[in-house]
Amino acid sequence: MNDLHARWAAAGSDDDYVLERQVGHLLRRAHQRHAAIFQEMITDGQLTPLQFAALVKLRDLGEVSQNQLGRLIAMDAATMQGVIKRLLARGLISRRPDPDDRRRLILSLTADGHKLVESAVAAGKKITRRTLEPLSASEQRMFMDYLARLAE
Amino acid sequence: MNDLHARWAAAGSDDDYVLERQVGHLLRRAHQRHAAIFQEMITDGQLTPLQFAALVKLRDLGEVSQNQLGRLIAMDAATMQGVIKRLLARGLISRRPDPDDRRRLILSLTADGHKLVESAVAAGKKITRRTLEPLSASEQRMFMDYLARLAE
DNA sequence: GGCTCATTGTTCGTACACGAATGATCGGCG
DNA sequence: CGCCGATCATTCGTGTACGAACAATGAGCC
Repeated sequence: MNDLHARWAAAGSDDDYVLERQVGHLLRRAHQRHAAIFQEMITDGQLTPLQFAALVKLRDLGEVSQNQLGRLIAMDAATMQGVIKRLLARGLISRRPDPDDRRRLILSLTADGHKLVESAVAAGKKITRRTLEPLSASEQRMFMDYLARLAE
Repeated sequence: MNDLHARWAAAGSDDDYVLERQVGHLLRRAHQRHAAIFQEMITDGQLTPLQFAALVKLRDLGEVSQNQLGRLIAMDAATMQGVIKRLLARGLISRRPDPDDRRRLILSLTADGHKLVESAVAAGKKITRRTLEPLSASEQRMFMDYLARLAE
């Protein structure tokens, strides 16, 4: 398996760009695996990771405008449209105009939204645990530290 | 409110599920940052990370069928359709039926494809380096080890 | 008050991502 | 040989992701 290293040691050519060893590829696959675990363990089968993130942030803040919320969860304003639309359609959030700034639409959780977040957060903790399961406790701490620094 | 609150109060730890500390969110943001670096540094402005991955794998293997290639780069067969279609449209790959298995379509790089991969791989190395830049050399090694284990 | 510039929400177009279904083909087993 | 389950490519539907353009509104400046 690792006689590859010996082969490159002498050559040093551009053959040493192995896709499986690139951060981008591994980040993508780790993200895929997490998404699969999320889908398997989330209580509500309809809820996606992004929708969940939006609900959690809304629970923490109470009321925010769409763009504000989007920035907080690293979501493009255009992408927000779809997420907001689906959460509204399911009655998990409500939207009202801001009297102080007529450009803004203020979002907040509905009673159903509150109920769903609480049960989803419990699942969320298990999802995080299971995603990190392949690492030991100390490795998990280091990994999370490194990952946070790579996430800007 | 419930037993969980009591436990947190006693432990004095954070009772809340903080989005910014969840692996899923950080993986997503790290992936976003990498994608931004990729787009900024890739020589060919049209090329996406997935298209690049497909070209690199094709360069390494010479000839493969669509589904085979998809499995190797962790891409759904349905997603492959779009990627293949765009690479074909740009003349970077060619597709021919497998004489031994009439279900299969065999993919391979064109001359243009070969040319593009070589220059893109050079950029790819820089992209990997810059993505990992916030970490020290030894941290990078540990991070890549951990990440590979989380990516299955 | 007008002027400029930034912000907000929206739409459009392109590109992943994947579940589910479909038709063609292959392989194995009797 | 005929049947059956697996595989291959394809399509459809839904949901991120983001650049680009847009109209309406707000804020700072003179």
